[in-house]
Amino acid sequence: MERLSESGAKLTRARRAVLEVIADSREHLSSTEIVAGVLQRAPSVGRASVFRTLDLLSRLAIVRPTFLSGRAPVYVLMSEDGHHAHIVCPRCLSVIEIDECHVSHALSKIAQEHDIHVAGHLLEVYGLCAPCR
Amino acid sequence: MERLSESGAKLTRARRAVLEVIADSREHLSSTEIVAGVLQRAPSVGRASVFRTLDLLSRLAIVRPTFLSGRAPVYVLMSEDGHHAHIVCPRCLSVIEIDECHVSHALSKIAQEHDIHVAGHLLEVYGLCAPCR
DNA sequence: CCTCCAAACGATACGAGGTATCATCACCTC
DNA sequence: GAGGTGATGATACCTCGTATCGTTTGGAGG
Repeated sequence: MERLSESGAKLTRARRAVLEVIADSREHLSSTEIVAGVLQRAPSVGRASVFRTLDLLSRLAIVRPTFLSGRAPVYVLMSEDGHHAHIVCPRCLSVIEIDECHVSHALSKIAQEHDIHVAGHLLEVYGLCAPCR
Repeated sequence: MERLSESGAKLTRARRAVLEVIADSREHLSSTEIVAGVLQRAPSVGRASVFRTLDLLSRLAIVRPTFLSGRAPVYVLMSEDGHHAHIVCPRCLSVIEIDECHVSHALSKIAQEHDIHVAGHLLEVYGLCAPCR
């Protein structure tokens, strides 16, 4: 929310609703689910604004679309510092969130080698989970 | 190609064509571009087969769809051992491929903590590239 | 090399997800 | 509080991806 206004974007009812829906559910939501959630919370908000907001949030690295299962992408909420990590099991397609992903050292090396100011990252790990083995 | 047949899948003309198009261009291709490329290389291959193949390759972790720019996802060719990493500049949306991503230590930690057999990973780093600063 | 059949195919119609348009509205600065 | 501009809501549209279904074909077993 702060990140949004800091970027110079207006803090409108539609954007507030989208952010609330995403933040409230600590799950990965598809755009369809987000549209439904927003409709429930603020019925007057239009479809298009939800997509526009998702696009804005993606560009601000507050959220990141990724393919986990199904046809449509799913939006992952990045942490305060723009980072996120999870494990995807290719068999059951379940997702395990990772809090501590241990890549900061690797990131600083990459930043140095490629002359980049790292603003965030997404780490996806693929591997069979225990139940699927 | 070997990875495909090893999985038990048949090595058909359609699949060969899709793999060749992806491997030939060392770029990230959208599905539309892949359809076009396949059409050029093997005009008799149908649209649906391209999508079916992309789906198969994704499930085998030979390829991974990700959102880099534009509306449609883009397919990233994973390395032999199922890994891939790149840097995305949020301003100019350019992508820098990373060969050595230094995360193997982090991955083994994650594998241990979450009881997973890691089969691959995707690391996306977000940050302004030198020209954009 | 031939046969067989499940797996994959090509064509096409369909549907969901996302976007362009445009007149109207409401944040936010002053 | 008023003004201007960025954002909105409604809707029509279009693109990407999928389901369907009869036909073909890769490749294992003889």
